[in-house]
Amino acid sequence: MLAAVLQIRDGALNVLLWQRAMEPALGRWALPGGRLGASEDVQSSVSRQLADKVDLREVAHIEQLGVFSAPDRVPGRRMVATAFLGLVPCDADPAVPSDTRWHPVAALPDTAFDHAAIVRDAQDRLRAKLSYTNLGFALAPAEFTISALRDLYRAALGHPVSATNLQRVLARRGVLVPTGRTAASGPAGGRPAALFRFAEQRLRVTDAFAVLRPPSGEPGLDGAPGTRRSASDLVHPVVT
Amino acid sequence: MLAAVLQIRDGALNVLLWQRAMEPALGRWALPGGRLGASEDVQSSVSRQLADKVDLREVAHIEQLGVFSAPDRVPGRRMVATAFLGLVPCDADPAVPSDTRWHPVAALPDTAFDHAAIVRDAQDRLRAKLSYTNLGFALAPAEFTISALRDLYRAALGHPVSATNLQRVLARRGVLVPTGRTAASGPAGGRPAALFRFAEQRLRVTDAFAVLRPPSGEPGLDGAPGTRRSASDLVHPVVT
DNA sequence: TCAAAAGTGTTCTAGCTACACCCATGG
DNA sequence: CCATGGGTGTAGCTAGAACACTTTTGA
Repeated sequence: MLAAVLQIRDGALNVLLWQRAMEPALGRWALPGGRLGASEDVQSSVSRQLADKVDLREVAHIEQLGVFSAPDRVPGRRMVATAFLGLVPCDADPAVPSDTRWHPVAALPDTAFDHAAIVRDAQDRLRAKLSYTNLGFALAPAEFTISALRDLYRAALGHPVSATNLQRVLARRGVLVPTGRTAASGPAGGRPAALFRFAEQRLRVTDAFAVLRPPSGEPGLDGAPGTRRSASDLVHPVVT
Repeated sequence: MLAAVLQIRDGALNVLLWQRAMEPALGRWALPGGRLGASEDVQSSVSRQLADKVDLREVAHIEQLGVFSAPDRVPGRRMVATAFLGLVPCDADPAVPSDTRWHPVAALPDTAFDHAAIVRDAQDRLRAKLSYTNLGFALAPAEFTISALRDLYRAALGHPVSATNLQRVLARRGVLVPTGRTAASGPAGGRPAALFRFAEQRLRVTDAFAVLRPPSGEPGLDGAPGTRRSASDLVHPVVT
């Protein structure tokens, strides 16, 4: 049970790591996690661990990444880990313990075991889902300007994003709603920016898949709701 | 460790189920699976189980679906299962043991535990990936006509598929290659169909994501290979 | 010559990107 | 009045759906 908790800080994507105080891998940085309790499922467990161990309660979204199970991934004893992606809004500043710290994913320190691969998977998942879901809600504050949002997307995606087009794409999909209010101008002047919020705070697949879709207005053979991209999509046949 | 192995049979998507001979859920139909060995990862383990227990070796693709861990999912004792999707080409006719049988996923019998939900997840995953990857290779025989392929897609997707457009979409993406040969005409005549094969027999994401993509020809900020949809994409926050 | 099945050519459209241009504010 | 940042209008592009039409076979 491991969590790659991501947050945008200072314009870059960061991950929360904890410095190991025990062998194996003493002193190296590792993802927070713990063991599954008897009366909880993996998702509740990981949320609980984050609250208990690193005092992190502002996780806006959490989802499974997959099971990492190479027999030798942890030297010494067999450890099978279920990895999660967690996202924290950029305006949250949780007081984490002294042995944990945020690290830019672009410049990870010396990490324990296969945790660097897990972080890479988490980043890939985030990038993919930002494109076809409303997942931005989990990175953004409750209210924000389009350019602030653009900066978050840029940091998460790793490439320039046009505020103009971001606005329109998200608006067309019904993901963003205007609050009617505006932010104050900056010190150098400039038109005050309108404030927006996300319409929902739960993951929704917003971009129905254009490819091989059922004939327009068709019910489908089995009454299924058409071939929209489901909220489940994954798995890297890679690391295991 | 459970596998939802899917195959198209008689124009419908089927799943391999095994009838339980023990309590709990005696007599109900369940997904094949078993326990993880000490020196294998989950993926090798599930492949091994399929070969050992149901003599199934023709699995063309296998991938993780996720971890199912509701504390009460199996009455009696705590069971956490890692579920997999497996695909068998439609021309394989593996000799499965007498207590296992293929069942249409559209009309599942009385299934044990949460296995019906796992089958639903497997079907969703298959439908999604057929659209944006070359995953068809795992359902199709080595060589096939476009209309045979169309029938496979229709069965898997659950809605009508146009052979014309299927051809063009897959050809443009470089997924299909013509073999140069043709199939014989049917008894009622008709033009003989050209035979094709899949260019690759490994999963590849073919449909680079159109949305929020980096500005054309841009390298990206961190040297990452652009925001293509990664081969990892999933997880239903639903069942766990 | 006709029916059946395969394959091609062409039009239409959704959903983006790109970019020029207009708006509101502070100094 | 001008620099600065926000917002809109619009053209163009790409990938795929829809559908009419042509091709190749067997009877």
